[in-house]
Amino acid sequence: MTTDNKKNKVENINTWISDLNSDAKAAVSVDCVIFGYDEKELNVLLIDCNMPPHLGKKSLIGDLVKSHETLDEAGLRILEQRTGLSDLYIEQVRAFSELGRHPLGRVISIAYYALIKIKNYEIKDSENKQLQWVPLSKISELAFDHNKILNDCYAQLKRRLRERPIGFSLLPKKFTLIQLQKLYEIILGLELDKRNFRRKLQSTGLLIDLNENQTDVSHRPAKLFSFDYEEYRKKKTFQSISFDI
Amino acid sequence: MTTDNKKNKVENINTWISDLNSDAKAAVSVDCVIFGYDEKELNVLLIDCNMPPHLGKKSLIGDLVKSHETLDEAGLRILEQRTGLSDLYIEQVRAFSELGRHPLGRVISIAYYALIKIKNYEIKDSENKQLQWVPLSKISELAFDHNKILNDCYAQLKRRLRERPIGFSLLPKKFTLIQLQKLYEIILGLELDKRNFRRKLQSTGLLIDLNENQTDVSHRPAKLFSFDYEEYRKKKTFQSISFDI
DNA sequence: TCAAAAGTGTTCAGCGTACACCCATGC
DNA sequence: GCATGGGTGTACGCTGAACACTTTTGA
Repeated sequence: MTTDNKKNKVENINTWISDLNSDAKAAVSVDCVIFGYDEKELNVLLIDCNMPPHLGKKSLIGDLVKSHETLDEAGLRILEQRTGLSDLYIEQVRAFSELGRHPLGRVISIAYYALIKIKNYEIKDSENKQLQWVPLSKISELAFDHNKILNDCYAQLKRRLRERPIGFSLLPKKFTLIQLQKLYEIILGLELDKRNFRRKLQSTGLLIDLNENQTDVSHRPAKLFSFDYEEYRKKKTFQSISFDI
Repeated sequence: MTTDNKKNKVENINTWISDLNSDAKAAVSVDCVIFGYDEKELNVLLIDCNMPPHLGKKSLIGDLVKSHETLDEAGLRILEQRTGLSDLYIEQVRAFSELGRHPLGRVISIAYYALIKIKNYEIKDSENKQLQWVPLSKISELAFDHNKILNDCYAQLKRRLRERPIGFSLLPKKFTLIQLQKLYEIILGLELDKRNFRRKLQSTGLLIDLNENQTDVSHRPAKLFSFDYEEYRKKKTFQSISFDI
C-alpha cells in the first residue's frame, strides 16, 4: 500500500460521511400492488388520490419508509395498516425513480405486490369509500406512475405463479381442482385444458387428497385438496419444482 | 364526498409535505456488479474497501444517488466514472435495505449488474491497484452485504442470458459459434452439446453468417457470425424470442 | 502427416397438447 | 329424469438430449 492509497482511503471516508448528511438523501416510499382474488376476478386495492395534480384519480397503496424499518417491513406495515391483515405474501418487484414521478419532489419508490383472499378481508375505512377493490380489467388511468408499477407487478405475479406455489395463498385451505384451475386461468388470462392442468399440478406430488367432498352443491360434488407446504419446503431445497401449467 | 373525506385529503397532503422534509429521507446508493468477460472466465470488478469495519475486504462499485439523476442514470454514471465506458448494458436487480448493512448509517442500495468485454476496457486508476478484475470463482468474503448482492445479480444474469440477446454484448461484433458456446458454458456453469447449441441459436434466425473465416489459427478456421439486433428489435415486438439453449 | 479444433445428422424418449364421454348430486 | 358441473385416458407431434466421424488449416 502506498501513501497515495492511504490518502485516498481517508478522503473517501470523509466524503461519504458528509454526503450522508447532505441533500444526497432522498425520500423513499413503498408502493404496494395489493392483488385480491374473489374466485371470479383479480382485483387491485386502490385509494382515491388526494394530491394535486392527480386529484380524482386512484392510486396504489403506499407510504414513506421509516428510518427504522427495512423495505419488506415497510410493505408489511402498510398492508397491515390498510387491511388489518398480517403474514401476507409480499414480494419486491423493483425501484422507480423517474425525476418527475412525484409532484412533491424527489421520491424513489420501491414496488411490491401482495396477495389477499378477498373473503378473508374487510376494508377498514369502508365508511368513506376511499379504499376500493377494482377489477384489474377496469383499471384505467392511475395517479403518478402507478400504471407502470401495476404493469410490472402484474407481470411478475404471472411469472411467479408458474414458478412458486403462490396460487394456494389465494384459495381456501381446502380447495377443488376446478377452483385452482380457474385461479390460474384468471390470473394468467388463458384458457386451460382440464385434464392437462390436473395432470401437471398433481404430478408435483404436493396436492393432498383430503378424501372429502364439497357439500350442498346441486351437481356432482368435487373432491377437496390441500397444498402440502411442509413437503414443498423439504423438496425444494434439493430439487427444482415448477408450477407451470 | 363527505366533509370527513375532504378533511382526510388535506391532512394527507400536509403529512406528506412535512414527512418529505424530515428524517424520513434515506441515503440511497447504487451498487453495480460489473461483470467482465475475457473469453476465459467471468470476472467481477471489485475495489478495495476503505471503510471500517470492512478494511481489507473488497467491495462492489457503488456510489450515492444524486438528487438530479434516476437510478439508471446513477448506475451509468458510476460505470463511466470507474471504467470510462458508456452505453453499457445495465439492468436493475433489486433493492437492499437491511438496517445494519452499512456502517455509516441507513443506506438503501439498489443493485445493478453491468456487462463489459474486458478487451475493450483498461482500468483507469490501475496505478494504485484499488480496482481489480476478480474471477467470480475466486471471490470470497466481500464488504457489507455485497456477497448477497453479487449472488442475486449473478442469478439474474443467468436467467437473462436465456431470455435476451445479452451474450453478444460480451463478444466482438464478429464472433464464432464456438466463442458463443463457451460464453454460455462459462456464465451458466454448464457443459453444452455443440450440435444442439448451434441448432438452437441458429433457429432464432438472428445470427448473420458473414461468409468470413477466422485467420491465423493453426487449425480449421471457424466461420464468423454477427448478431442481427435490427431484426431482433422488429421480431420481438410481435413474437416472443428465446435464447435458451 | 499430424495435431488441433471446426463442422455436421440422426435417433429416441418424454412432454405438451388436443380431444369426448361418463358420473354424482340436487331439484 | 334432467340439468349441472366434476372427473377421467389416450394418441400424436414436437422438442430436448445423446451421440461419432469428417474437414480444414498450420506447423
